[in-house]
Amino acid sequence: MAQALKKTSYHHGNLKEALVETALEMLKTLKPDDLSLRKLAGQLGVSQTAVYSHFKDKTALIAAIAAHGFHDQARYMTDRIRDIKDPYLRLEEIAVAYMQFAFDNRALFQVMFSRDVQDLPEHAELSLNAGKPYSLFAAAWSRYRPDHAHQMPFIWSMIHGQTVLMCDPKFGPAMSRGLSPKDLAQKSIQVFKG
Amino acid sequence: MAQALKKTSYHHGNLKEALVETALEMLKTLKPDDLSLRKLAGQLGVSQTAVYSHFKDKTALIAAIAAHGFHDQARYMTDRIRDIKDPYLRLEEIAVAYMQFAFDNRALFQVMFSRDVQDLPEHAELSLNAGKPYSLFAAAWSRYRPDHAHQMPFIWSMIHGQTVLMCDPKFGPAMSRGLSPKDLAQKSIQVFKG
DNA sequence: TTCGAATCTGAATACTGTAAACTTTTAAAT
DNA sequence: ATTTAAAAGTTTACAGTATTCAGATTCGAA
Repeated sequence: MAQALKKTSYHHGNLKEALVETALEMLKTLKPDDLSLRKLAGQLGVSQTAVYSHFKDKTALIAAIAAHGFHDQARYMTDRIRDIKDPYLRLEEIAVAYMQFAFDNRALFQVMFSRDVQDLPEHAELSLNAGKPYSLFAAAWSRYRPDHAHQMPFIWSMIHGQTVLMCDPKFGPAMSRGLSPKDLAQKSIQVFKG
Repeated sequence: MAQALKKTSYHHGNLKEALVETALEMLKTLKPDDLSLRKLAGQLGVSQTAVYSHFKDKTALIAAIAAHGFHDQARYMTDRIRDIKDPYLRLEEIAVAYMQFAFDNRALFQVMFSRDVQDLPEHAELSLNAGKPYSLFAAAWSRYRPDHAHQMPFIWSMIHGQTVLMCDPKFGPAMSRGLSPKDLAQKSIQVFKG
């Protein structure tokens, strides 16, 4: 698996993708602040400045990572609701999947909402992907309660807020009170049961 | 006002407090990542390593800044609800104040919930102060709906989530749809009107 | 007044992102 | 097939960062 990432000749072949993939891999064990371009390049057996052949600067790379993260999260959510027909259970699973993904990919999720990529609304791919999870929720909510569309941003804020606080060691314990991400998400949706 | 922060003799006198105060001041114009110990020390006319006489490392200083931020936010909220008797309006103003403070002190608010201070649940002052805004909300909610205490974490998550998304240029515009922080907060609370 | 502790300085270190000049490879045009 | 220009990667270098350590200065209490 790391085979495809290793360098064989002078030219890597697909360094751009490899950089993002490897960064995502490293974020599973490393804290975001400990992910440096040098370590990343070293992991790929490539020079420390090779990144700049594919990305303007570190921020651009982080943006690509975040964009990939949003896409993965949306796909994770889509997979989870595929076979669910009941509108309420579908909505519920949207929330569960969103929280579960964040819980299982804490570092990545933090990067996705970090300051590093916050001031890049013009970044096309990032902006596009960043809207995907919410779009999935919006669709599920419309199917469940088409007459209450105006509540969409608020309940979504609750799910996201719950997720953010759950991932913060300072608030997580007090907030979740021993409950799993799944339980939390289900109870969140339950509040808006109509 | 900057007078009290300037150094006159070899010993500063109250460098520890001055460091935090000045950092808070600089966060009004600077982005969090552009706040370095060097700039901070320079602003106070003190050596670059003087910080280490009062803080273990930069993280400890950031923690103190964040703790101060939580305290200020709680005080801002308290001041705003002081004369409000009606339970609902009181609850509403809690949300408004929370969001307004974040909106007016974006950089500071981001620091308060940043990774820099996330893994410090043992930091006494920070943990204490970080709980203050929620405590104020909890009290207001109890007064409004004592019989629905179990909903507390969820509606609070909504307010915080709304705030976080509002402060993110990627989601803020789509989320607030031109509404002011005050309007957003009021509508958020309105969702839970019983 | 003296002495230890607290506070601040200065020099040095390791690590970071990034720019510039250069080399190697690829791909396309002649 | 040869040439040539662009793309990709390397090497070197630099400024900025947090941090450490040894020493200088000041304060507070004995």
